[in-house]
Amino acid sequence: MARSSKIAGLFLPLRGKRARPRRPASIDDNPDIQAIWDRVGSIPRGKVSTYGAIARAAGLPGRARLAGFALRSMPADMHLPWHRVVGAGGRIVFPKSSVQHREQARLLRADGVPVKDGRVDRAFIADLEEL
DNA sequence: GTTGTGACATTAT
DNA sequence: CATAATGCCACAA
Repeated sequence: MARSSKIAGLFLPLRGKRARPRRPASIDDNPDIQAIWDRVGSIPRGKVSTYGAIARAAGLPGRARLAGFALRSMPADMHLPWHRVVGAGGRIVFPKSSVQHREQARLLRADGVPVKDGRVDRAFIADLEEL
């Protein structure tokens, strides 16, 4: 019937817009960012996690960079343990000369996590997947 | 619209 | 060990 082509149009009422959910106006309303912040807060003292693992645990596989963005844009008064997030393999991502690097290392050691040569031993990386 | 950048990860060489 | 190539995507310019 000639009807079918007309019906096909009914399945695309928004004409292809909104293939992906629209990004919220503010990061405070962004559920992805919220999920990441939430995961960061769940890292126990004495352990660390990685950007990729955090993203995965937040239901955002393959979006490690978003974890980085979430931390960078995290309000200071949120008091989340940002220092417990390291790069893949337990490596501190900040340049060794940077203040942030030193600060992260300091905070980690205060947590009882040894940092040698800008790195945390694998044994201290929390298994968020199984948590 | 496009382009460049980045608190990254993974895989390949 | 290092470097490159991709994938990823929010954001600023």
